[in-house]
Amino acid sequence: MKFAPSALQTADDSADTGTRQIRDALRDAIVERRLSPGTKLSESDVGNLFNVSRTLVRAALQALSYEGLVSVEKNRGAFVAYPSPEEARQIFAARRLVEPGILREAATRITPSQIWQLRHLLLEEGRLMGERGQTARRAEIKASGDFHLTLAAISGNVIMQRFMDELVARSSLVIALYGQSTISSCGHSEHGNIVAAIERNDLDEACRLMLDHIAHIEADLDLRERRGFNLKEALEL
Amino acid sequence: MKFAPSALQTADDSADTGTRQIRDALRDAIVERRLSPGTKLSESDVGNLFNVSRTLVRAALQALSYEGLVSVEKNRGAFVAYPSPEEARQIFAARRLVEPGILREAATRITPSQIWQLRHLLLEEGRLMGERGQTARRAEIKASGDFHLTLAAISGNVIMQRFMDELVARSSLVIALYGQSTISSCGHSEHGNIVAAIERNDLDEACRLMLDHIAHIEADLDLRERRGFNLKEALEL
DNA sequence: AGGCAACGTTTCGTATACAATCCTTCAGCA
DNA sequence: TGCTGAAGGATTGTATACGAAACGTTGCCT
Repeated sequence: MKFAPSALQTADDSADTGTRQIRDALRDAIVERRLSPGTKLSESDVGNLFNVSRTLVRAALQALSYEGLVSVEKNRGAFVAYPSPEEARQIFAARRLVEPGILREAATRITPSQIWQLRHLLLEEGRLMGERGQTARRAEIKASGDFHLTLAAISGNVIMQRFMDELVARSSLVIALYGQSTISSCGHSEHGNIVAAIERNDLDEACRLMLDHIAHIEADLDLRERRGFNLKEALEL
Repeated sequence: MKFAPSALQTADDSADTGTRQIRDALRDAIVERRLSPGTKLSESDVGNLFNVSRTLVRAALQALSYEGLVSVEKNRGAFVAYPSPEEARQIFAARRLVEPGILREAATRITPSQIWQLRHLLLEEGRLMGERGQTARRAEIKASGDFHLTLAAISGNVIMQRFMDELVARSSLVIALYGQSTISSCGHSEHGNIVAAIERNDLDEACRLMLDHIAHIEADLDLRERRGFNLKEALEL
């Protein structure tokens, strides 16, 4: 009798490197908004693009569907997810529900080097905010999400970390769809305030700031029902 | 009549019925402990069992791996997950983090018919507790999980619902592995107390009860590192 | 001219085939 | 006897092939 030694290693299986590569590439493209919601992801096309067979592409798409970034419809194919306003609300409701808890846990476990890491992230974020251009904007989006992800990583809970991965990615999709302010993305200063509160060890204030922060992001959305609920129509206009 | 909170509605896309069937069958078998942690799930064997090709089995195993119920190792195959003590701790930490929030949300949205549904679940749970035998025990574990899942369903947040699906399933695995008390499973009365608190509209008390409840489950575990995989030592005794 | 139906094309769903990797076993040697 | 190493078998990784469903188009009928 032998035991599976897998249990102790990282939660992310990352079984086949081929699939993982495609999955990560597609996810990055979606999160950074290079792929618009509703875009069809044909298995053959993606396969040709990566010079692999449909098998691996299919696995990657299935994985992304599990993360809520693509939606696969039986006998119709896979599309970049097109979250409904209701879905968007639920995503942010979930974030309001979990992020304060993650923040509390992270704050109690944080080390000086990790605080430095957070500050470094903020610096990078601020630098990108100053720049112009699509690339800088994308990098800014990513950095802004990385702040929340790093907090989850610091909390030390792999499960919550994975969950936040999903929530942040889907948030990006929602912002891409419904965000109205051109400045968009998280208010940079709010991140800084949260770090400051953590350093002061003022957890209640940090949580309050986090909730405000999430509320601000959501407040920037225009979540009215667009008749484009049928994504096919929206695309073919 | 039977409630199947895990299989309720549209939240899970799960396009292909073939894969879905295998996935659900395997998941039930794992959660109900008919498949022991560490058991190898050979693609060919499972495929023959279901009379389908490896392709579908592979997809199902991959899906289960995303839920944390199966761990796939490159070039080695898939095994029923064998959660480490650390993983177990993180699972319950995550539940402590999210369940109070879910409970609060559910309590504000709950309808009389849903309260009836919860009470029905409690009755069933109590009935199973009285019975003897492995089957009753398994059904009891399942029913006890269904309580938490139903609460998540009532909260109306599909995302949190899916997350709780995963957490409850993995908890079952952990309890199966590390639970020591023969009575095991959730204290039944605690579920009843929570429902009562909800009916009184005493949310703070309900949350407190929920946290206690989770703590009690975790307290029943023996999470000491058992190094089973150094089998040489075990044999040389 | 417009709508409907049948056909062809494209894409997905599933099975099967081949290649790569790992585990087991058995032979050879110190 | 105990260890090393290579061959064989078994299992997974990936690609390809074939059947089925859906979409677009064309042509006919009203």
